[in-house]
Amino acid sequence: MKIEPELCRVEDALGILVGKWKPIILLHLLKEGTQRFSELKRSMPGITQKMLTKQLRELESEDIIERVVYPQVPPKVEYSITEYGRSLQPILEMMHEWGTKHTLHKMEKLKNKENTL
Amino acid sequence: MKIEPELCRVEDALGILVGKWKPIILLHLLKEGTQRFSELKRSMPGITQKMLTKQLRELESEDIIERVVYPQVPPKVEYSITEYGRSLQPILEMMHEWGTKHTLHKMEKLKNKENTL
DNA sequence: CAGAATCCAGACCGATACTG
DNA sequence: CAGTATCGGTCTGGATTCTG
Repeated sequence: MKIEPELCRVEDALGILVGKWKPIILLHLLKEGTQRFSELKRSMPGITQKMLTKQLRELESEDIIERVVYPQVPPKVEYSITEYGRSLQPILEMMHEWGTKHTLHKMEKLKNKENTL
Repeated sequence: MKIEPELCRVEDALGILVGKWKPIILLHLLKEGTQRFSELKRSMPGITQKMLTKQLRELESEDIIERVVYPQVPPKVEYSITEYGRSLQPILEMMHEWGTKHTLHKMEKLKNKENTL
C-alpha cells in the first residue's frame, strides 16, 4: 500500500499508544482480561496512581478500554479491553516483534564497535 | 502471539516513530526515494530547519535512514531509507490503516452524540 | 480502594538569528 | 545549502498529600 504523506493517519494510531505505560497496560489487559485498578497497579511496579489513572482515562476516552465502577465501599473499578481496542493487538504484536529484532540489531552494532577498538 | 508484558519490546519500536515529524519524514523517503535536505523541508510545510535536522539525526542514529554528505559548496546532503529502515514500512502501513478507521470511528461517535441532543 | 489536587523537573517543540 | 546556537513556552511524567 502506498500512503500519501499528506493523508497520513499514522499519528492517529501513534497517539493512542504513546504514553510511558500505555502499551504495558494494554498487554496486561489483553493477557489477563478484566483487571481491577489495584491489580494493574501491582503488576506494574514503578507506576504511580496518578499516572495509572491518567493513562487509563486517556485509553477510555478513545474507546480502547472500558471502565466499570461498582458503587460500593470500598470502591471497586474494573478495566477491560473493548472489542474495538482489540483491533490494536496486531499492531502491538508487530511492534513487539520489530522491537525485539531492533534490540538485537543494536547489540550487534555495539559489539562491532568494541571489536574495532 | 502472546507477548509477556515483562518482556515487552513495543517501546523500542515506538521510540523510533515518536517525534512530531518522524512518520512523515519516513513516508516521504519511502515514496520519493533519496531526498535532499531542502526537498524534504519543502515537502513539509511548517517544519523548522532545527526540527528537521534533529529528527533526521535521530533516525540516522538508529540506522533507519542514511545520510550522505557531498563535500562541495554549496553543501549537498542526501537522505534515504536504509534496507533496515524499510522493515518499518509494514508497521507504518498498519498504523495508517488503523488510524484511518479510527478517524471514522471518532466521527461516528460525534454524530451519535449530536443526535441525542 | 481508587482516586483528585499540587507542585516540580525535565523533555519536547518552535521561533529566531547566525555560519562555513 | 544545510546546518548550529540560543531562548522560551508547553507538555509529560513523577513525588507527595489529601479524600469519599
